[in-house]
Parts: sequence; structure tokens; C-alpha cells
Amino acid sequence: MAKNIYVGNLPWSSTEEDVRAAFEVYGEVISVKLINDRETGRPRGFGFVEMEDQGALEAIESLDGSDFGGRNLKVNEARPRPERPRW
DNA sequence: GTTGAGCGTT
Repeated sequence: MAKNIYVGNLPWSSTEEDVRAAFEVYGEVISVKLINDRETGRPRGFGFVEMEDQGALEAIESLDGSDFGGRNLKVNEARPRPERPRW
């Protein structure tokens, strides 16, 4: 099983591989998604990481409030998102 | 060439 993790307060110069490198220390990283502004293309400074349940909890407890790129990282379980309707 | 609370483009 896997969990979606919300990662915020990221430096604008950070990339997905940076986040993945930080998270894969605690477990298997399934996917990393950094959110950028769709209209302006600017990085929004937050993203989502998909991990196994155990590794996700370890990463949340360990990386939340920790220093990442000079910023205080914000890590939490992501909010459930509705599936795309297939109509 | 900028900015800083938050929950996503498939």
C-alpha cells in the first residue's frame, strides 16, 4: 500500500530529484510530483510524494519541520483527492 | 532578475 504525502515550504530552486533523494532515505519512493503554476510556469514551492505507508510515516515524522535547502520543511499526509470521472 | 501560505496539471 502507498500513501500520498504533502510537502510544502520548499525552496523555489528545489527539484523533484532533491525531494525524492530526501524521502527515499526512509523508504521506497513511488513517485514525486512538484506543483508549478500552470499559467505562469513559476514553481509554487510545494509538491507531493507517494511512498509506502511505513516509509511515508517515517518520512513525515522525520522530515516535517526539518531543514531542507535552508527552509523549514512542511511534510504531512496529503488530502484525499477525488478520482477523475470517466464519463 | 521579483514572491512564501498552501493541497496537484494526469
